[in-house]
Amino acid sequence: MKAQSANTISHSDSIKNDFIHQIVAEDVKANKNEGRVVTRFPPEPNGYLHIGHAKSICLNFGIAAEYEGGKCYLRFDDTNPSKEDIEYVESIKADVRWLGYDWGERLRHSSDYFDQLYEYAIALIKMNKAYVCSLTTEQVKEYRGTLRDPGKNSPSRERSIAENLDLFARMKAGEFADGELVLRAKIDMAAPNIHLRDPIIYRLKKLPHQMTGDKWCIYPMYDFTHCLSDAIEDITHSLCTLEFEDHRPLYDWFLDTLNTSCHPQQIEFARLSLNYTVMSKRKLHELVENHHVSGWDDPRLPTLIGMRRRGYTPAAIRDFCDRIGVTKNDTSIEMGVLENCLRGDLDPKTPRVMAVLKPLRVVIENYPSGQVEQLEAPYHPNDASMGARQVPFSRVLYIEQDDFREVAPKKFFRLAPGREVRLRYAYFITCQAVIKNDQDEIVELRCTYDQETRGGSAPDGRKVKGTLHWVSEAHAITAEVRLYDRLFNQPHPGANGTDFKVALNPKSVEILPHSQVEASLANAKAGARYQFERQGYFCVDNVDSSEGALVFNRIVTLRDSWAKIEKANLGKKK
RNA sequence: UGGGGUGUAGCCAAGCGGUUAAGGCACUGGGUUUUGAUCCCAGCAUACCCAGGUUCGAAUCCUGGCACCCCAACCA
Repeated sequence: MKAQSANTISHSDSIKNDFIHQIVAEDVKANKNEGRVVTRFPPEPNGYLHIGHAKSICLNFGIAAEYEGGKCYLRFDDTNPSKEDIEYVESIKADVRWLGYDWGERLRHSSDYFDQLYEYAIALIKMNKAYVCSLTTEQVKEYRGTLRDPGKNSPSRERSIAENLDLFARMKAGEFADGELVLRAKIDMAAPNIHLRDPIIYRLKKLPHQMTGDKWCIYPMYDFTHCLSDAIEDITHSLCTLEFEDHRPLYDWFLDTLNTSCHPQQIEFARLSLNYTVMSKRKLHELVENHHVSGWDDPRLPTLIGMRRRGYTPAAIRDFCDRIGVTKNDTSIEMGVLENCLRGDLDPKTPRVMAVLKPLRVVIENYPSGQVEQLEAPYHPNDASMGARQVPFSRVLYIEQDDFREVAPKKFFRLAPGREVRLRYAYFITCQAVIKNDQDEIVELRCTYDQETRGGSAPDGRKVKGTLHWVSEAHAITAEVRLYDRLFNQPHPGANGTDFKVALNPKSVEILPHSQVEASLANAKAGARYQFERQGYFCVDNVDSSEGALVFNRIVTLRDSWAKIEKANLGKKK
């Protein structure tokens, strides 16, 4: 059953019961807000979205979708033109859409409300709850006190309402230089919560804004803007991350003091953190700007645009967000969870093909030269409806270098001198000889095949332990394959005060320019996903791949129990 | 005694005074398998940060500790 419209994801089939869902459900049941559910996803357009944002997107859009008439706004929190850019606005919209969510008519910008916000500020001044402060930046800091010690009142605190009104109007009119004056809420300089010590609500910034152009030279601060924007949109539940918990009293103070008709409930949850990567905007910016990665869409990055390029699916990311849950616990999720979601989504619907990543030449000595057979190979072993294709078999093939060992270790089921294995959907072959070059490197295998085993099974019932993937040399296509691994080799890059960049994994990408893929891939389209049998899931790169010069990104490997055994063996030897 | 939070398995996470303390990932065994994949089956906390207390009964309530996270941008 799929109650899923073209652009909206249904969450009806998985009942979520985290504490936020519980609060919303109780509110609706109690008919709070007349039973409405209105949320918002409020990114600042100063960077690209990452998987941490996906958690918030899934939560906010997801909850709204669970209720009849539920709504979720996409609101750009664009109050700081010195950091924001239209480039980010477009990418954020694309990412939210890609994830599968639709904001319909509910695209907003905080800057849409600048006029109303200005009026609210004036109202505050008139109530004697805000004042224009002449302190310098340094003085503001000094007067604020410390975590332990209370602050002290600004000399500007006792300015008359009339003077404040006049000064604020002149700030707006551009009569002062940046930094000269600020508008502050008049709360309590001795408050134990630092955010309540007369927070700045407007500052001067003679900077054009991507939406409002030159109209303003004063811009409202987050705390003032956010709660009022929520109220203007009639948001019922304002979901944000834990670090804003301390801001909640301020959030409530503005709405209570201004007596807005709507007073949303701010609820905080823990942000996502994932092992072996970084999520902070500052760190991501640094990686991109200093070229530690190729750009915001580098497939190793946890950015949505990077994951999309890597081949990750929106469904897998949504599933991941469902599985990790929503709590206030400070946690870090293992990469394995994400990888498992990917495999789970990809396995049933991804066609299987054969590709030899690191080729080793194999000559079938008893196979007639010039002969070519077309062998049928299904696209999915458990789903015949996906069809099949013909793969050409001939005298000279490639197999994976890893699939041959001159001296086979314990439990190694693959090819070795004198050993027989199956070539998938083809024949049993036996290794007869190993050819080496002057450097003693293996360059070719000479094998024989058993004609009776066509298709891959022996009429006499004999078994082989290993099945290898292969391609025909004459028919295969050379392609570039990019093997991605975790970007960092420490679970928490930058932990205990170290520079997070020292944890960068030098082997986070391995480029194989001469992989050999089966001929059926000739027309593979950008973004198409395949399982390379026994290797993993791969996606045609949507930036660098072209017809005739295919580039594949590894999305995720298959589970590999042999790798585990081998690793355990290595451990024993040491 | 600045303020605000959080502590259930290796990683997440249910639990809301009476349960054999859900489930997922990971891990360990076993079965199926022409992918060492998938799938299936089984195992995996006498135990809930610690110490007291209340109660017939506590992961859930109370008291006191301890550990960790966040807050002193004219950032969001």
